[in-house]
Amino acid sequence: MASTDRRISESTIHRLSIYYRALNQLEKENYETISSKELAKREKLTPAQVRKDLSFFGSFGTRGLGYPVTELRNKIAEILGINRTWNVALIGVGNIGSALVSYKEFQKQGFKIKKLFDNDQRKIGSNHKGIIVSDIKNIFEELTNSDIEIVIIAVPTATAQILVDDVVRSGIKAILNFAPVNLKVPDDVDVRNENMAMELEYLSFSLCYAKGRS
Amino acid sequence: MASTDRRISESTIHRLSIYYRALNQLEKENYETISSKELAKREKLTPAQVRKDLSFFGSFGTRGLGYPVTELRNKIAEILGINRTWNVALIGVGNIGSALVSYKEFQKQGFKIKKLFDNDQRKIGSNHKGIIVSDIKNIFEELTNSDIEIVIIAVPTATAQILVDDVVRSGIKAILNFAPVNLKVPDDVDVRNENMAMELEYLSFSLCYAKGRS
DNA sequence: AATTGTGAAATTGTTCACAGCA
DNA sequence: TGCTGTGAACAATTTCACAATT
Repeated sequence: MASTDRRISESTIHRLSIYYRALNQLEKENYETISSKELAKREKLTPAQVRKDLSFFGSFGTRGLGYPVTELRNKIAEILGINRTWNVALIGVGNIGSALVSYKEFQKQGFKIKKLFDNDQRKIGSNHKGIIVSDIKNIFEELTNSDIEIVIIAVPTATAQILVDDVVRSGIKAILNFAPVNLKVPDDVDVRNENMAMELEYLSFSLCYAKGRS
Repeated sequence: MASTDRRISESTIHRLSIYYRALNQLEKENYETISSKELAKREKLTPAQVRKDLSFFGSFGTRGLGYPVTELRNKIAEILGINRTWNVALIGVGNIGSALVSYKEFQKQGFKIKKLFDNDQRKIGSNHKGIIVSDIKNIFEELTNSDIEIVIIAVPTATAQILVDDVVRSGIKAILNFAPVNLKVPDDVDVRNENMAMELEYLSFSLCYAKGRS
């Protein structure tokens, strides 16, 4: 029986996301089963790691044969909780925010952006992909007792913390933060940071380091 | 003397990015020195971790006092290689791509987007923030022997691999990939993946898991 | 007195290697 | 035979704890 009794590491969860996408692709390519070896090869991981990651949640494979592609895909969707719809509010309809409203990958995986907020008078009241932009002042009222479960923050650094306090007060427990700042929230609220400059900085480091050593 | 003789872990580099941003903030708040304890508290890390991370590159602090904010900030910029300008090309001027062209954080840290590519005839030749969009067909010609050092890929999954082959042929060694697919590149090319759905999936998992246990 | 810098210990994460099963 | 599932071995990372320094 699948069980999350053990503490599952962050990296395992991230790899589940990777498996999920790989399995979708394999399904398109009409694979019916896939071995840990082949799956690992595709995603530059090791077979043992694939098997160990999956074994935390149950035994989904058949010895001698491999894993059934569609079934495993569905199982992982269930583990990640993406076999359902999540209602999302997005705060900040600027460059990044606007891009996210139209981001196909979110929609495909059941993340539905249902409310938009901004503090710019020119944007408030306007229509983005069928959603009317609300005033940022109404965050608390609009989120309290609403069906929104996840909030995405895409505002400048300086504004982010003040907003987040309202978001937390409204009872939201999951926040995806695009502002390059560490938001202060209570322990029972989960904040994940998406910092796009960070990976560029990593590349910058790699390039310097490679140059220094070659 | 700072030296990268040891193999530095990915997490250490990512934390350097975090320290860098924190130190910028501290500078704004007119701090002259900061202890590992205080810095750790701000970024929800441990003091020992801050000290160990920094110690890989040298000794930048003063016992009894802490670290000099501006000096350490500059030192980290040097380690990460962001004390200079990097010339960047961006492929795919769609939702995400357009947002990145205007993304302040990149500019601030010296990542200058200098070339744009797209395959949409309506976009080719148009002007985005002063840059004319080139045809994706000319990637190889335009990148070979150019001053571009990093390429950002922001095209749909299906197109990404074909493009990347041209990018690699042109001699580029560093790629930031926004397409949710594992790109195949030679060992000497560094690809970093930025998958924005992944962190949402993590939140989804957390929400489910928390619910199951509470 | 306060805080760094760092070996050593503890913990966490990954890989090995093989028993068990189709 | 081929491949999973997993405990044990190994490797990497984090934390501890304290000598060294201002």
